Amino acid sequence: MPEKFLQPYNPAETEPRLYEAWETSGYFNPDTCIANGTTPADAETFSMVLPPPNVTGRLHMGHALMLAIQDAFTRYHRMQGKRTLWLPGTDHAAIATQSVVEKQLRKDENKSRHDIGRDELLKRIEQFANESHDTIVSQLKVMGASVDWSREAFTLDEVRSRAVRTVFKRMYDDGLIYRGHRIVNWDPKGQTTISDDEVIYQEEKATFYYFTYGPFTIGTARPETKFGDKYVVMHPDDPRYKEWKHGQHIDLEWINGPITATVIKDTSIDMAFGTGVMTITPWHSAVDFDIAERHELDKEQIIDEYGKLLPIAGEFAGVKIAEARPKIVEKLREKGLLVKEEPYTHNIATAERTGGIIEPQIKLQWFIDVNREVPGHGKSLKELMLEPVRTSKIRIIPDHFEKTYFHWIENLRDWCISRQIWYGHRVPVWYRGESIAVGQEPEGEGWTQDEDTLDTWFSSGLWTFSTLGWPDPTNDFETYHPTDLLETGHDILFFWVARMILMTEYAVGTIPFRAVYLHGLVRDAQGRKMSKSLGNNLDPLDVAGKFGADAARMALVVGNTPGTDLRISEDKVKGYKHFANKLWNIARFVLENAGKELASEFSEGRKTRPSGTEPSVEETPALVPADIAHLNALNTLTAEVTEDFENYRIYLAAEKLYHYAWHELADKILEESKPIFAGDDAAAKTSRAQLLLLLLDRTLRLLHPFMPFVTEEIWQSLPTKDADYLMVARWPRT
RNA sequence: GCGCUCUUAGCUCAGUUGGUUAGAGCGUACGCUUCACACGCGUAAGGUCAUAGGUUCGAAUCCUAUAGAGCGCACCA
Repeated sequence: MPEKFLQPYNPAETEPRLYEAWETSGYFNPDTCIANGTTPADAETFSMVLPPPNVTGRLHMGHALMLAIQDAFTRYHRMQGKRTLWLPGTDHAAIATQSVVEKQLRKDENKSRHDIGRDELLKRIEQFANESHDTIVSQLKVMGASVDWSREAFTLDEVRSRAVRTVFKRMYDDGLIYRGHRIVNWDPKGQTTISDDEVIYQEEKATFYYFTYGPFTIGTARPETKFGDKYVVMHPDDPRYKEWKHGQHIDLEWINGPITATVIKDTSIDMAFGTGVMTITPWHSAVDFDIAERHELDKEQIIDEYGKLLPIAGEFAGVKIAEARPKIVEKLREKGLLVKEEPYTHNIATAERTGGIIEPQIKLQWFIDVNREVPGHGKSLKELMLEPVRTSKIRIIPDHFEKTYFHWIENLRDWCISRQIWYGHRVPVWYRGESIAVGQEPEGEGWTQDEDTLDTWFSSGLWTFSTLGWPDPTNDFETYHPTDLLETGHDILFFWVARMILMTEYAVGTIPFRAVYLHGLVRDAQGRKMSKSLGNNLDPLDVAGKFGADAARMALVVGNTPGTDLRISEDKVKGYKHFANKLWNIARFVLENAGKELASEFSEGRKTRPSGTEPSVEETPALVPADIAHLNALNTLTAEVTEDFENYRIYLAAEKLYHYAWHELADKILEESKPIFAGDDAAAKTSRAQLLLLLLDRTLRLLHPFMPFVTEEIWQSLPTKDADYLMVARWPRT
């Protein structure tokens, strides 16, 4: 027995050493596995992309969770002998990254991005992104992620940029990408548009005002937008207003004097809400915009990009919304036009990244049309997104998220893809006078590129195939696409998963992945979200340093049902550190007792077995019936655990293995072995020694996907070792 | 408003296609320096599976309703 077993298991010493050894072995790269015969060249593939972490800083517990789950699947399939690729990378995360650097700039130098200019800002962002990248890579290694570093990608590198330009051009040529004046979510704080999915609604208590508007009473929560309102809208079937005709003009007194209003009848009006009459502000409301479009009404901007009123507001021009509102109400009251005020609760739209209050604006932006028929497909992008999930070509786990997915698509509107920020893929469009060029800069003088950048999800939407070298017809693309599994948080089902399906169905004509495994949110022991302000963040590096990455991984995986939030505390992780030590001591016992019994047999008898195969029962000396029963019991468990992996129930597999190792192997089998080894029945001793080695070997194999380090470290000392690393040893068969 | 989920031991959660006496971890109580491990071992207590009804030979599991908790989407001017 190696002397190391005399000390308690020491993850801090073991883990970095083993990761380095694995990395040096090259086995993270499937090509190496084929080159040295570990994996047959014609083996079935298993491929998965790592959801690229944002280069905005450090990894958090949610990342640790995704790594634990994904590495478990990857190691399981690798041990199954598959040609296994887990492809890593990072995401430039345009808005998120730029806003971190901008905040820092403001704090350190009290400067805005306009003070230092586009080039200088980009330089600083790139530096920050590089630092974050390095931190993230080292954290991935600490967690034991068996990713193929030779294929690492970045959403903003050259290969990925080419994929972005290619898809953009194709979509433009197909009429699916268009530029137009449409109502968008404008973030006055970030000075950019954002997509519908980046809007966070927050409840706000406000006042609802009723004003006299000619013969009508209108209600509004936003009096400051009402300056330009010259259309008064009601439902065509509303009996209260049936004497008013569509298109009829009415002269009335309004905020800044007399105006002429036009009556519009539209069925979108809710007769039961307020007075059933409203005036519209098409420039600053999506609903109003739609009404205006339907009836071809004028649209006028009231509020500027900084949230200040424009000259149309007369005396209020240049005043911020929050200041202007009470003053405007006061003026209307003085004019006798205020009917009443009511307390009112509604949701205000805020920007996910900056917290700015969204002001809808009409802007000239780039959009992806989700309803237009895709040439050659006879279907819209919406339908292309629905179909593979509806027909189960893509399986979502847990499956009830399919309903959420469908519901989202039904409500989906055109996707605004242009952003007024500097970091990211620049919109690949060039202008010269009336001419426009798409995809790449044309020859000749005088072309200027569009100032905007693309929504970061445009490039991450291509991730499963851009990482494999598309649009070139690479071997990797041929071999590994579609990928087998996408594992990610359920909170980005729409942001990312849906967009990958859209982009892949469109650009490649296939599904991006066969299954989507959605994990939940990691919460603290009290069930609260982990956040900086609460100070309840657990740093995965701290936790792994204190208890070992194996322990952290187990704590994140055991009992963690997909789609459900997970509570975690240091105590929980500590429990699995104890488990790692338990395995260590099981090994010590087995090697001490069984090793002695079988000293010569293993070292001599097994050298002829081909590498990567497990000793079969037939090769072993005859086991006594009691020992055969133990072996059969583990066979049953092996079958169950394998089945669990195949059906994405790794949370059960991990729990069963924990229970088996501790309460069956250690508590029962080891205990009953003591009198056997102390006795003088030679056949029973040999049989039991043989059995214990087999059980330990197999238990380590089964646990390896969850606790790669401690299992590898023990396995290296086993006489049953039949490959250079457990990582590429064979999964037990029954 | 539309949609989804949850309610099981003191706590956190499993429970796969409906099938013996409903499980685990943590915690609790009591006892153990037992020669693998005190990062340990043994024993024990603890559940009308939210409530009401239904389907079934059989329900924690399927259906309906009610109550409570949470989440997503949309949004009202």
